[in-house]
Amino acid sequence: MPDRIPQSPSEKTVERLSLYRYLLYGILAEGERNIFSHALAAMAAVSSAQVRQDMMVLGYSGSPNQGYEVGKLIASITEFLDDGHGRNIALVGIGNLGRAILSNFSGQRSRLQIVAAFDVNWQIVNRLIHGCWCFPMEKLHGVMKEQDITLGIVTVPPAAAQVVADQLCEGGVRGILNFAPVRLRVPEDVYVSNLNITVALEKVAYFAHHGMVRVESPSREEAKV
Amino acid sequence: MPDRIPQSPSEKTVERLSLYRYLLYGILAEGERNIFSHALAAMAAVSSAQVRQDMMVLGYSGSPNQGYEVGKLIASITEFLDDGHGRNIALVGIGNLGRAILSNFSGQRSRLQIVAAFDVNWQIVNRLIHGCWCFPMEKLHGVMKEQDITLGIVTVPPAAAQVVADQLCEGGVRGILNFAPVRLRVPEDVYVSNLNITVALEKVAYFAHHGMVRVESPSREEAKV
DNA sequence: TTCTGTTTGTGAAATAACTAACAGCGTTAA
DNA sequence: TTAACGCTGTTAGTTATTTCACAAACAGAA
Ligand SMILES: NC(=O)c1ccc[n+]([C@@H]2O[C@H](COP(=O)([O-])OP(=O)(O)OC[C@H]3O[C@@H](n4cnc5c(N)ncnc54)[C@H](O)[C@@H]3O)[C@@H](O)[C@H]2O)c1
Ligand SMILES: NC(=O)c1ccc[n+]([C@@H]2O[C@H](COP(=O)([O-])OP(=O)(O)OC[C@H]3O[C@@H](n4cnc5c(N)ncnc54)[C@H](O)[C@@H]3O)[C@@H](O)[C@H]2O)c1
Repeated sequence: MPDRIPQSPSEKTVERLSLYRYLLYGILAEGERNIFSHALAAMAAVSSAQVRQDMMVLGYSGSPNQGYEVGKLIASITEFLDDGHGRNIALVGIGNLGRAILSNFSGQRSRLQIVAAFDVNWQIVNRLIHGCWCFPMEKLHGVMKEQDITLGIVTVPPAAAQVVADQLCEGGVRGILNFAPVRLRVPEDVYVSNLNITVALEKVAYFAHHGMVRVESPSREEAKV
Repeated sequence: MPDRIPQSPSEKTVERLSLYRYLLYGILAEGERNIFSHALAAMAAVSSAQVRQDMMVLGYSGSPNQGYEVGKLIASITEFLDDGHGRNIALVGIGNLGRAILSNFSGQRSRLQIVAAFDVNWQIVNRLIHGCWCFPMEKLHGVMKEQDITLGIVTVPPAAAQVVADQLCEGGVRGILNFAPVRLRVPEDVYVSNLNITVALEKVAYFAHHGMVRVESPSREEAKV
């Protein structure tokens, strides 16, 4: 029996699904009940074929005539992305960037919530910042266990990033979002994603001034939006 | 005559070159004069073949015996990425994230420099933040001309992002780094790159808890580092 | 000198990601 | 009732990106 291969989705697919969900909440807020692949595609700046292809990993099917039911689609993406589970996050490094991130993810009622922040600087800790309690690093392990923290965000200077990553891993973290321009060495089963703002800026600078091989055909369907 | 096709490099290649350069500065600071592709590869978390392939877009060749000369390589990447030009940047939206970015790129002596920041909030503007002067939005066009600003960073709330992008484009910007979770509509010749922190975090959450098709072979060369 | 080790540069092979194309199917309009 | 339409699911095809593999190059040892 040729069993269905599990076919775990690519990183890009997961990124797009996350984006679709965000966009769909906007649609829903505007009172729309249904949406077609090409409309969602236009908002996400991808092709409609891409949207439909991405949907294949979800169990949910749209109707050829009504398109996708926005509410159902959000539910499907949510079930796919986080199984209905919420995840608790620790942020380490309450500097400029750390604080900015706290301001966005701390108060949120979302599935992904920063429940504790940590820093070595004693002048910063033991108080609430953007609604998130800040602990000294000594408390990291204990708080992670107490709060069932499984994800970490690293916003410390590059020199401290590896040490912090080690501590997070020891605390049982399963994934890390790293803003320090350093390649973190972690156990095999810990997932790391790096977000390098400097690199992003240099990329913009390059293509802004050297031009790009532009998408030759605006591909009718995107153009008409 | 089979002329050399221009073959503009992919976005990924540019990103990696930027990263290589960053890493190479670190190498240089440690006093190393030369480096092999596999060592650089390990630091950048890519394969050595990838490194060598990326180097092909530069004019510079390493020596089979000594590897790459760090100083020369930095110079080559710099010439390739920015032609020796510095670029002046405007940041719009001096909120939590905007301030964090100012703290990193404002004081810097780098080729990429944030020379002015803008906001609609009158309580914020007309003062120095992290060494960068903050102007009211009304001054945007004038300051952009005066300071020869060609790049913009957008850190305003999603609802304001398109308006801000329009203003930047009218001011003559060539590229935009956008942190708002919105697809910006800009003229054909303006390059836009989006950095969506929420999406990045959700990707980490997904792969942390659902696992990934791990790179099956650590490919000897990476493993031995 | 000659042999040995290793590394680079590079085209070819292999993967991965995206796009095109179309069968199938409700819905609507006669 | 039937035909026409527009959209989805899906597979096949295309393009982009990465890895492989190996000739050529060079330093050092003998
Ligand atoms: N702010 C940006 O725009 C930006 C851009 C690119 C990269 N980054 C990177 O993001 C990271 C944070 O940037 P930032 O601007 O917030 O820096 P920052 O200096 O403002 O903050 C760093 C914080 O980390 C804390 N810290 C230092 N060592 C620590 C340790 N061992 N354990 C716990 N906490 C520790 C410090 O006390 C400080 O509060 C850096 O790695 C930086 O390179 C930031
Ligand atoms: N901080 C984060 O971690 C984070 C994460 C994900 C996304 N983002 C996005 O980044 C952007 C900025 O986030 P933030 O946390 O800094 O928000 P913020 O509310 O702290 O700052 C927004 C700033 O933009 C200014 N502003 C509003 N409208 C403007 C206009 N028309 N022209 C000029 N300035 C204007 C406001 O006065 C304010 O100073 C938002 O789009 C947010 O969705 C931030």
